[in-house]
Amino acid sequence: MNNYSKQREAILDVMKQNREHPTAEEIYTLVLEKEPQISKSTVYRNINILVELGEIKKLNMAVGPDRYDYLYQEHSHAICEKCGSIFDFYDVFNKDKLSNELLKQIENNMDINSITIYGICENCKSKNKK
Amino acid sequence: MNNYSKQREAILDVMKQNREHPTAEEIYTLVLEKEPQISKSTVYRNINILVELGEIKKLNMAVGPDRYDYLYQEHSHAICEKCGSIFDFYDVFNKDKLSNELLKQIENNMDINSITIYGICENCKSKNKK
DNA sequence: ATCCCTGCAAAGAGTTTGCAAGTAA
DNA sequence: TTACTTGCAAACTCTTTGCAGGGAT
Repeated sequence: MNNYSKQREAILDVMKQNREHPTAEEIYTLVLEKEPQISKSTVYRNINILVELGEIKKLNMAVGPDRYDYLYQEHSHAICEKCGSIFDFYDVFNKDKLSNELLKQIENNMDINSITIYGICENCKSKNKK
Repeated sequence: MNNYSKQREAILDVMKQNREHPTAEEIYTLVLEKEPQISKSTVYRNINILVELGEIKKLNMAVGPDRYDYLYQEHSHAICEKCGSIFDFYDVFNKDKLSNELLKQIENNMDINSITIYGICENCKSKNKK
């Protein structure tokens, strides 16, 4: 896994320019502008390769299809479990401390890739009150 | 949504007795012992209802099917993005502080339901080194 | 030359839904 | 007697895979 392909490069370009956490489907639509002949399976395949290589990150959604993120800057996500909205936020967790806690509590080490907050956003909260 | 049914009760019973974060499929198999005629769609439907009611929690997995948890005690999860292993851990996050940070950073409030750490577990780490 | 890549079409996993009949309040 | 629930089967969404040909190293 690692020969150059213009399709993969186009996908990575899209990810670098997009900070809206697109789905595979959305990435496909965007890449079509540059590579009109690309197939959806190529998009899925390359997304997986880019995730594997650590170039992009997969967000573990509570609802709907997977979403992806290019990490231009280290950050975390808060995700609404009702509507799937994603909010970026920065510098809140002390990962070293967390690593130590984990090591202590689960008697096991773990490389922390990300920390995600799940909850209900303002918008969905007010909808429910009706 | 809220009439009694023995099927739903049986599912909740299974969840109360099981701390292995079962999938819908696993819950189905377990419930079959008590309710041999139950159908898989009833299991899926009731899992969703119990999540909606807040009786059980859905874990947002990085790989494989959704998993579910009965919260006998407040805790968080660390999930391996490679193999899907789940580790429970306790009392690490200060949710009030996090809520404040979120309110500040995303100019929006959010009810925090859970905080999940994603990473690579010891076991998968050593496999990759081969 | 060899291995990785592509597009296409088909298949797969996991989950939801329409329906007619049964049960709870 | 209305509204919720069930089992069944079919449908649906999202994603992966087999294949034959093309491109990269």
